[in-house]
Amino acid sequence: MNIALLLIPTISKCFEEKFNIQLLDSEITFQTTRKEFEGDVTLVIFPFLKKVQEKPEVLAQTIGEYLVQHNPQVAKFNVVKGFLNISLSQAVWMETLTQIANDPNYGLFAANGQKVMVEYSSPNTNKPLHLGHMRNIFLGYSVANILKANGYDVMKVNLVNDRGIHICKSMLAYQKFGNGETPQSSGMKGDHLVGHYYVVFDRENKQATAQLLEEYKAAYPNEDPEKLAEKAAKNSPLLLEAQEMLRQWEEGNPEIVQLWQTMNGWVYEGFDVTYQKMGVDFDKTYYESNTYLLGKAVVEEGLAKGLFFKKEDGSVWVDLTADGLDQKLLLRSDGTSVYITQDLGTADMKYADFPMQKSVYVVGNEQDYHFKVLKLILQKLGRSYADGVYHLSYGMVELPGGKMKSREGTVVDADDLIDEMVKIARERTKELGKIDDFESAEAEALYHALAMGALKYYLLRVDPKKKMLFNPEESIDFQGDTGVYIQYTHAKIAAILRRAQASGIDASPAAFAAAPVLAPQEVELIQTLAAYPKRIADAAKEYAPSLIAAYAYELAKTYSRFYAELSIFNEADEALKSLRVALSAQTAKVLKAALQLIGIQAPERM
RNA sequence: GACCUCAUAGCUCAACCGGAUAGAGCAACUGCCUUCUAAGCAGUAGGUUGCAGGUUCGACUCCUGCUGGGGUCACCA
Repeated sequence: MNIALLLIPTISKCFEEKFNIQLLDSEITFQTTRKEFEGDVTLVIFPFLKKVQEKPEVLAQTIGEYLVQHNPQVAKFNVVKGFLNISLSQAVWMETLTQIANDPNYGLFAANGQKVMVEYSSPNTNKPLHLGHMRNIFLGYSVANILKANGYDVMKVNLVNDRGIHICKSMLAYQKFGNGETPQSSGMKGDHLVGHYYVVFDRENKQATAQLLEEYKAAYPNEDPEKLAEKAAKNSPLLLEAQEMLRQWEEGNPEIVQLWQTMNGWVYEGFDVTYQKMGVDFDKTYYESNTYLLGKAVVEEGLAKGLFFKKEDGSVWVDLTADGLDQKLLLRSDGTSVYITQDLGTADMKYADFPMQKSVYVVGNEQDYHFKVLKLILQKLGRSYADGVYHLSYGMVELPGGKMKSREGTVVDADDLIDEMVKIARERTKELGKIDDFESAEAEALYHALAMGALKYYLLRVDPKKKMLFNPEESIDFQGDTGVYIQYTHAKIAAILRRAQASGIDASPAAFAAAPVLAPQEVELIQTLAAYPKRIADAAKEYAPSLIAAYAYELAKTYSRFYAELSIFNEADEALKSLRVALSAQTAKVLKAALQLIGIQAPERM
């Protein structure tokens, strides 16, 4: 039930009758009353003072009195300065709870006929996934869920960067130093094995570069050392070999292509294991090896339309200075494409596959500029989906020492972190000894659910746009504002519901309708439950799973207070007992649904 | 250098897009398990919201300047 809709008509009428003023519905907004004041919702009076020449207290008093007289759902009111605090009648809350209980899909919106594509993960195939990828992946997966809940037809895609100089580096190092080892022979996960050779390349390349630099210094003692270093880096024999390898790959050299397929295959096997552990999936996977030539036709189109221009050397550019951006290269002078060329082509290809109104790209904020440009060009080209392009730009996950760098070994590896979290969950659960009767497979599944709950909540509770800090010294918490706390609250309620069912307690609206005056804890719980649909809508509008995470915590916290302060099974009044069981059932339902939106499981026992 | 972005309790994060006395968790301290799961509940302490101005009934929120982090400005992806 929407509280605002309950009150707006009466307030509009009040303004009409008392002041002869027509207000738009959108001008009347409410906020929930702060808990230090009495009331349920608050109308801020100040914005109306421009239209009504009156003291705020007087106007608030007038509206309050009118509401009590003309709207039976308003029980009473009080005025504090320019704030009108409105208390709704108990019937409103009883009706609200009844509606929630009668709706098995509570919080979900009906299909809206719109399609949206969400691209996330998009890994390189030269190294395993790390904590930064995890933030990306959980964000993308969760946003997809949230959009589905809002009625969108969602397609989740992964665009794998499987080609380029980086993978050639791993391939070259493997060719030189790998001795034909495989994931099987080495016992290493495929993505880690390939990542290992990427590091080997970097190490060897550094050595070779340093050696070359010494030679240069000896040969040109009068040159600026910085310039020589630059030259050495460019001419390092290993790098040149890697570049040559890329050329041969593009020409289709069978030996190179074979190696590329083999090593990428290892990586995909490794990624699949990690994705599965993370509990995420995709509806479709694109590979850059198939898309990297796309986009040239788009460039031709832009030239023909006069949107782009060609320089003397044959390179193609777009001038975005009028939009406050720069000139941007779209095609090299040798006719080959650059990053944005591919992205233009890929955008069209995606639309051909799935004609969507919105297209979400979950990509780090270091690409803010790139996506501004991409969207602008698509708009200039008149693409129907261009306005729906949204770059879900998220901040980096930093370590106390600064940014994570794969090559310097300061990354937090995804597989390692998951294993570590599972280990902690196992130890902690065993200490508590509440599930000693579980089969071992059942117990392991729970440890995993708790580990992922802690991890996902940790990464998703922060506003996506902001950078966040991860301190490996302090393990991710299982207490307080955490995923595990919410899971625990759910498990606690599940126990209540099992007992209620065993005792044959009827928790239907008919059974609790006759409940006497509700306690504040009960009203607060109903209010929190009632806020759920709006939170889902807000989360979609902002592309922010953090709003769902915060809501789930708030609901769990509210229930925990209710649970600690009111007894359920010792309640003498049968209707009240039914009501409390119903409140528990609805809280469990909503908690489970909210957790599902952020990809977290809700255990029945823990 | 130009542009983008961030700065809130000791630490990690909130604050419903301008509303009331800026809230949680962690860490510290104090209570509460012979009654429904204590991975919990209640409480104490902790703040000049980086600094200086401005806008207004009202500013963590908007504007200007400054300081300090991060990022982007490649014929890399």
